Amino acid sequence: MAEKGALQRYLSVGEVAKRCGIAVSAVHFYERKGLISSIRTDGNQRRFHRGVLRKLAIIKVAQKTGIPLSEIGAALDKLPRNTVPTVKDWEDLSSQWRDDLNERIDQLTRLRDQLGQCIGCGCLSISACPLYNPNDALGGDGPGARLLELEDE
Amino acid sequence: MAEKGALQRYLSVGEVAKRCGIAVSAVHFYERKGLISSIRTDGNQRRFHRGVLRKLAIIKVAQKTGIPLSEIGAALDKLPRNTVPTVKDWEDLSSQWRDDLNERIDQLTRLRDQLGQCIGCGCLSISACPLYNPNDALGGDGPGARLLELEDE
DNA sequence: CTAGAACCTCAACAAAGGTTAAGGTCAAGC
DNA sequence: GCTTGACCTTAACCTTTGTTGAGGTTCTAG
Repeated sequence: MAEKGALQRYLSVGEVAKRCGIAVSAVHFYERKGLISSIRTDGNQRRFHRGVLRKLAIIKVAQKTGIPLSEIGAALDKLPRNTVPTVKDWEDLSSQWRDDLNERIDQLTRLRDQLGQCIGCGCLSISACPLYNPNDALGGDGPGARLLELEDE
Repeated sequence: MAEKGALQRYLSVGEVAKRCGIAVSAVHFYERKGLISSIRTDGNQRRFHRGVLRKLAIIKVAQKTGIPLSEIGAALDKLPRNTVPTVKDWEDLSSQWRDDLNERIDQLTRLRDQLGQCIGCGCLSISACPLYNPNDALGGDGPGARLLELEDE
């Protein structure tokens, strides 16, 4: 733990995992999926450039917003390779993801408000209940009617 | 389509599926998972009580809030069996789920705001960045440090 | 009565996001 | 120079939420 100073330019998979608070298997997984990359030592062990830490941080943040790994990977692919992502890169990504986040927050908020309106009104039995037909559910590709058609009670 | 009147007390799986806007296979699935139940005809076909429609409506709403089926099932289990869920039942469920929703909305909102704060600040390389340690991430059961410990750049 | 639509079961597959195990190698401290 | 912990690969497994298909039965309309 005392002699890492000068040559600490590359990180082993275990170090990366510990620093990011994720499992080694997850690091392997992300590499298999092409989200991150590494070089190998003579002994075939992975060595990661420090930039991978920032990428993993980005991955974790994006996952919390609900963005699937495939999409995260696509976004990371657009970053200049072989360098640590710059602040500008991060800006671009995060502003895009912020839009996604806002949209999801809006959706959940709408849902919550509709839930509130329906409490006590018994409207779950009425076909006009907004919860049966929230703004996004009647997209237009489904087969015919989407609404529940309860006609009694 | 014209002679359903009097005996329309039970619904076939296809009717249920169509009315709820879900696939027959999904209805089967929910039954296998114990979320709904049915009786059988002499010919071994499912017949559903009308109450299943309200249950399925509840399931769909709850799923949109991000609640897993297992939890929805547990909540439904607490409802009085063999009847259509009452307005009171629905009130209880929806107010609980509204709390869940609020919590998730709060989380996403915090995340979004932190994302905003971090844009342009480059703090993804600084261990004090709130995105590295959002309110809920340092729960206390993980192995040691959770923060990224980037000490350079 | 018969054809076709709707139903039945059971098993396999899917995709996302990983984890676990088996069997073997590498590297670092004593 | 040996032991031990970290690492390697491949493959299988896991959970969730269903869908698809095969092979067979039932129901309903004409």
